Amino acid sequence: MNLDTLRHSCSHIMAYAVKELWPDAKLAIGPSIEDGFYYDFDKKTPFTDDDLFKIENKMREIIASDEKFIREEVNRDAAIKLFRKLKEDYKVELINALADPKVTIYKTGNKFVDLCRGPHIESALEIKAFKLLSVAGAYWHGIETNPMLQRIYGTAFLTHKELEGHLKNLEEARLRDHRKIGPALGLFDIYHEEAGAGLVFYYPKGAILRNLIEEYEKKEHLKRGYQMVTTPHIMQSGLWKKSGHYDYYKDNMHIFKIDEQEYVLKPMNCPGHILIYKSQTRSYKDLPIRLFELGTVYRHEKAGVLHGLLRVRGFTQDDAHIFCLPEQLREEIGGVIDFVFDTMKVFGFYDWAIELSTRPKDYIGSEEDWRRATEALESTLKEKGLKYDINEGDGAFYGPKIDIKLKDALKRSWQCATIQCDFALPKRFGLAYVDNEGKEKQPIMLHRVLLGSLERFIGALIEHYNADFPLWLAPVQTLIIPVSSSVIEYSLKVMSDLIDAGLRVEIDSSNETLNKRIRNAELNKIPYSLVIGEREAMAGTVAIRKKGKGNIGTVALSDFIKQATEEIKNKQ
RNA sequence: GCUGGAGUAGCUCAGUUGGCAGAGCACGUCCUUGGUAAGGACGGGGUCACGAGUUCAAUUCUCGUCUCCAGCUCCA
Repeated sequence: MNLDTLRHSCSHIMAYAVKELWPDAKLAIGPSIEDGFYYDFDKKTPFTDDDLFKIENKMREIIASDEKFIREEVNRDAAIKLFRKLKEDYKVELINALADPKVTIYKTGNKFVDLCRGPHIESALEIKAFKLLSVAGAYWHGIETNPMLQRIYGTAFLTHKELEGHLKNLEEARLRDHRKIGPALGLFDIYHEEAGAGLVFYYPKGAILRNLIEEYEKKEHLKRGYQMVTTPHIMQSGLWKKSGHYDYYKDNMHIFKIDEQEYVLKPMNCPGHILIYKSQTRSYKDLPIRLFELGTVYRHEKAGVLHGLLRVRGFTQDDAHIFCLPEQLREEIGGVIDFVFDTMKVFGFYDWAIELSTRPKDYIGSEEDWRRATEALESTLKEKGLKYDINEGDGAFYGPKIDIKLKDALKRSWQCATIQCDFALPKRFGLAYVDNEGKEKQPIMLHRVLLGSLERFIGALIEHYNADFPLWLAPVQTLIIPVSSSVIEYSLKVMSDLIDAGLRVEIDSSNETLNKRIRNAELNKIPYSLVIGEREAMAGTVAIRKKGKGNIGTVALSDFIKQATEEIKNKQ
C-alpha cells in the first residue's frame, strides 16, 4: 500500500469525524505531507487538545465500521450544486477554479463526501496506525490576507511499530533541541525579556565553539584566494536605496538619523564590499577579486518568525562577494560549490539537497541578465553532475541562486549555503574593470555564504551532534578528576602539560564524590575525563574515561597527549 | 504580523475554588578523602513575566503590554 494514499485517506476520515462532531465546521483542503497529513477547517470555536482526543475516538469508530471509499465522476455543475447544498463554500470555490468539465468526488460510507482527485484506500479498515498531533492556524490558500483556518496535523503509518518509531524520532528531536541543550550546557542563551527577542549571547563555551568555526573559516578562505575585509555596521540610507534593498526590505531594516542624515543598521554586507571594489580602478588582470567578511547584520524579523538560533534578529554571515569576468563565472561558481562541500564534510555533514531558485515576480535587472545568470548556475551544476530541484520564482530580487541544504543525523534539513549570481547590482553601482583594450566593462558579482548565519549553523551543529562534538570542536576537551586531595599536585602538573600541548582542559577538584564528578563530566558531554589517583601519580600515568564508553584504560600522560592531539589534528 | 496555547526559585515543575509560596536539581557552609554515572546535614534564594482595573484582600478574576511554544505568512 502507498503511504501517501493511506495518509490522504486518513485525513478524509479525520474530516469525516470532525463533521460528525461539529457539523457546522467547513472543509478546506486535506492533503498528505512529508511526515503525515493535515486538514484545514473553518470553525468558529478553536479546537482544543481535548478535541483531538474526541476526534481520534470518533475516527476509530468510523474505521471500525469498515466504511468504503467510493470514487465518483460528476459534472462540474452537479458538484457545485452538491457542495453548495452541503454549505461547503471552500469546496465550491475550489471547483470553480478547476477547468475540467468533470470532477471527481470521494464518498466515505454514505455520510461523508469530499472533492478529491484521489486515489484512496478501499476501506477505512486499512488504517491501522494513526495519531493526531497538533492544531495550528493556517491561511486559506496560504495567502496572508485570506481568512485563517484551523489546521489539524496528524500522521499515519502502515504499522503500529512504524508509528511508534516516528513518535520516538520526534521525541529524540525534542530532546536534542538546541534551544534546550544550548543554555543547559553553557553554550548560549537569548535574554528575550531583558535584552530583546532574537538576540544571542554566547557564553564562554559557546564563544569557544564559535571562535573555532571562525578561525577555521578564516584560514580556509585565505588559502582559497579570498581577501578579508571589515565594513561598518551602519551606512547611509542612500547606499541601500541604490542597491534596491531599501525598496524591497525597508520595513525589515533599522533606519535612524545622525545629524539629519538617514542611516541604516546593515542588514546585508554587499554594499560595503561593493564600495571596497569601487575604491580603485580595477584591471581585468585583478579579477577575480574575492572579498570575505564575517559580517554581523541586523534585520527586523517579525516577532512570530523568531526561533532559537535558527531565525534571529542579529547574526553573523560568513559572507563573500566575488567580482569576476564573464569567462571566469563558471569556474568561480564551481569553486564555491567545492568549497561548500569541503566545509560541510569538515563539520560532519555528508548529506545535502540542492535547489536552484529562479526569477521571482518582483525583480531588478533585465530578463537577458537573468537568463545568463540562471544558465551559468545551472550549467555549473550539470557540469559537476549534481542532482538538484528547481525552485521556481524563489530567487533573490537581484539574481537567481543555488541553495544547498544540509541533512543532519536525524535526516532533517537545514538551509545554510547559498550562491547567488548577480548582474544587477554591478550595473546599479556602476562597477567596472578595464579590459585588455583599455575599455571599461562590467564585472559579474557572486554573493555567497557557506555556513550562512553562524548562529543558525551552530544551532544545526548542536542538534546534528546532540552537542557531543568531535574533539576539535569540544569547548572543554578534557576534564581532570583527582580521586582525592592528596593527588592535587600531580593533577595540576598533568593539567599544565595538557595546556602546554594546546588542549582545552578543566579540573574538577570540587568536594564531591568521584562518582558524582564522573556523572557531571558525562552530562556536560566532555569527550575525555582523566581520573587521577595515587596509582597514576606514582606511575606518571592517567586513567582515561571516554564519554559514553567508560574507562578505556590507563596510559602514560605523554601517550594520551599524543593520541588526543592526533585526533584534534584529523578533526575526527 | 496572523491563529491557538503558555509564562510560579538559575533549571524541571507542583500549588493557591481570592487570605503567610512548595518540591527535586543547581547554589552556599559544614561533615565526609572517595577508584569510574547522583554520600550526608544545615542554609540562602520569589515583585508568582510586566502595567492597569475589580476587591477588605489579586500570584489566582478582567483588560492591556512583553516574551515563549505549535503552526501559517515572510526570510535580501
